Amino acid sequence: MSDPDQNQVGERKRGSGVKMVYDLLRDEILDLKLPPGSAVDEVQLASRFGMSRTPIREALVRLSSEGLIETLPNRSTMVANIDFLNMPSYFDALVLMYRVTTRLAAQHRRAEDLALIRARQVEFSAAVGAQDALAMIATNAAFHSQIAAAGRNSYYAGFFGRLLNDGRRMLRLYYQSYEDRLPSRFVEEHEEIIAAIERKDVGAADHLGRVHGEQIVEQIGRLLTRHEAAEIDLS
Amino acid sequence: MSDPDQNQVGERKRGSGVKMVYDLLRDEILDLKLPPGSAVDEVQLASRFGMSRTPIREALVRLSSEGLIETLPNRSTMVANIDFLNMPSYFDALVLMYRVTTRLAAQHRRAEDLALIRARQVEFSAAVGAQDALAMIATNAAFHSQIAAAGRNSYYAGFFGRLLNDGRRMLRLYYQSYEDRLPSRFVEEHEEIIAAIERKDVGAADHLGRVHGEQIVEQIGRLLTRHEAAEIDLS
DNA sequence: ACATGAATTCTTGTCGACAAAAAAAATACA
DNA sequence: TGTATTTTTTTTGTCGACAAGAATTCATGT
Repeated sequence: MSDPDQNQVGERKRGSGVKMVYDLLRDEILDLKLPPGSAVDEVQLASRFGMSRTPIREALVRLSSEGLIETLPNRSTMVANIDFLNMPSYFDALVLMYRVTTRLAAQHRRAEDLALIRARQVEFSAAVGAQDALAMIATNAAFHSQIAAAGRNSYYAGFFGRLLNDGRRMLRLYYQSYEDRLPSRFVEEHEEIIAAIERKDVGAADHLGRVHGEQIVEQIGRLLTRHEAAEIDLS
Repeated sequence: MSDPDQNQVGERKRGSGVKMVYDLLRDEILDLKLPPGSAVDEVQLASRFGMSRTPIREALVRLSSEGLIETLPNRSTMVANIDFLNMPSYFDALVLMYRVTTRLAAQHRRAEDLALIRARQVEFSAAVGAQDALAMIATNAAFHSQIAAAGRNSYYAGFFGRLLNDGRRMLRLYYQSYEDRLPSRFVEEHEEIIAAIERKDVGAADHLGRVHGEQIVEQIGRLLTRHEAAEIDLS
């Protein structure tokens, strides 16, 4: 019973416990350290973090309303399963949001946005160089979230962020099976996207976002399921 | 101190308290019975519903993670304000989702979907006839949610549902100022949308969804703020 | 009268304990 | 041996109480 993961600390500030538990559990779920379907025990978490069940419970409620854990009434809380049946729907939404956010970024970006986006791209490039799949997935999501932020639409950004989160779990499964190698083409496409946003070329941004999204769908879709995203043509 | 709204009941089933409080508070917030910015007191709610603070707290956490209430750490919880600065962003997203959900409904609808959609339209039409603004807003949202359900994409449906909820509060403000009258044109447009979905005319569905959305944006936007939704042309 | 600081109040955050519901284990019976 | 029923265990849901933080009030000194 020697758990190497000793997270409890002696002194904590008043409202910080929930956020810490929430953030940590969220990361562990999205990185598949907590596999889908695995049980989540409140008292176990309470003792692990050295606090009462109340703040643990609050963190779990938050995760639940984001769909990351599922809770059967009066019985068993578990990490939410990945719904592979809904993957075509997921990819449809993902591609559309790639397009919309990239497009809006080209419209509304300011000078300071470009520096932030480039910083995320540097991190992504580094993760690709290091062949660190977890880091690749996380930094890729951060890159596109940054672009969405430059688009200045919090509704799209929120929805897109949620999609990217869900995607982290699916992508993790995908890249595990491909030996943590990711085509360097993604790095180049990111560069093209940045260039289009910089020169405020809305049409190119839209097109690149679409191609980039369909690229990923194509690779994963070939592996897991057929998709119908290509049929949707908003013209 | 004679509160006419006595909600506490003697016997409740084990897990039902949170859901009841959540549903009721949610409705009261969306119908502006609890005005934006008004304080939300836990112990007051606890005594009102005749239960402890714990389930109240859980309901509030849920509402908080949906953005319906805002909570300052250690101090004051309040009903979330309506962010009028973000309304252009909101309308952009709303119009796009009108298009996408109507379009997908035309693609994927089954026979049984049409009956459900028509049922919502009957309710909407009745609300318009009765000049009941609250009911109009709610049934209109239900109508479009039903269409989104027929589109068979839970990601879009979830996001759209959230947008429609946020819209309920804004629309309420709008219709108050227009004496609870709503153009009967909306009823006719709904009929056209149903017809397009029935004959699986994807292009018409997309177009009608767009026109219908921009219609609403136009009316409200003229009253409250200028919008830039029309600039986005996904062609 | 006014600023400064102490005491009070008010609300939230956390805790430990108990009750209810469901599952698992144990027992009784054919 | 297999099945139905009772008992135990496990985990969640709810409660009342207390502590911490922030705002308000009150007191004190100049």
